[in-house]
Amino acid sequence: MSTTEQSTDRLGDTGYRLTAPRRAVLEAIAGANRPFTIEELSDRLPNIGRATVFRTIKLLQELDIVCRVPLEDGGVRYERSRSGRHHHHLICSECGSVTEFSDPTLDEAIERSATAASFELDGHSAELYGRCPTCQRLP
Amino acid sequence: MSTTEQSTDRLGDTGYRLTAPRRAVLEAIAGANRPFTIEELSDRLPNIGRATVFRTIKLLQELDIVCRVPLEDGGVRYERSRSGRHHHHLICSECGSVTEFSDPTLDEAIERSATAASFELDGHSAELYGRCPTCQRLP
DNA sequence: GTATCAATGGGACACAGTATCATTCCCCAC
DNA sequence: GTGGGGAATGATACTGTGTCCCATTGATAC
Repeated sequence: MSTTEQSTDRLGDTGYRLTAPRRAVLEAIAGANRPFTIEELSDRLPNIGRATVFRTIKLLQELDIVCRVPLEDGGVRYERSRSGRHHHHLICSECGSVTEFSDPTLDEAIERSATAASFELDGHSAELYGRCPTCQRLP
Repeated sequence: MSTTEQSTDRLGDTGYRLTAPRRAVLEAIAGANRPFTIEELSDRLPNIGRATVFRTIKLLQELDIVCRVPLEDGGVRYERSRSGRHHHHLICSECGSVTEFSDPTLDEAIERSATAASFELDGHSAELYGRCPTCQRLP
């Protein structure tokens, strides 16, 4: 089963309607080979309203099908979530690639920090910026 | 010596000019008792151009006098940095308060995650969202 | 097949931030 | 203290990102 099929199933299972625009967005996302902006996505889907693309991406974020990637400069890109679960990002400032990773020790350290400050944690984000292995091999 | 004086010294020491608009922004920031948006700051400084407020905040971020606080909903606020050094944020989703904290174990966990992925780290961000001790005591 | 109501499209709008450029004014040299 | 050079400013236009509104469409349950 393709990732697009998995995602349409996920939409249907959660009570959302399977409309043509949503299918088109899912297909475009599956075809993207790097993190994208909404404008880029919208340009690839000229027959779909811009507002619908925004709405769909927001929905897919809630379903953990897509994740929001905050960049170092304050910009934002989106990417299909590979794991579909909580994770963090390694963001290459040279080629812009984004790698998901999960690290229980990192999550534990975050929980300990919250506890130490008597803070009731209900979410967190962590982004790591630098150079990916591929770019390190270049001059 | 006041925090405003410390900051003007920091500006002067780094070769930036001590202009009236910059002093005004520094004073407004010193007087803010909670994280602010640029619009709020700009409204409090009607005689200072909006572009200048943006430019000054950007400069103060570089000097670690002000820090950018990304919110859970994608919004952004700014706050005077208490420590003037690298730190993370505890952001209360109820009252909007922001608490700085430093935690070497958290930074180490982040470095280990990067190393494990053969990633050359040069920066990171970590934001913790939840309820501050004060809001926990309310119903 | 049909009714219902979620979803859509498209434009206006809101907010965050940058670019441009003529004018101002800080700071250093003298 | 004065004058010149260049950094900083202010006004405005512009870009990017995202939301709101509302008349129309269409997926799903019956």
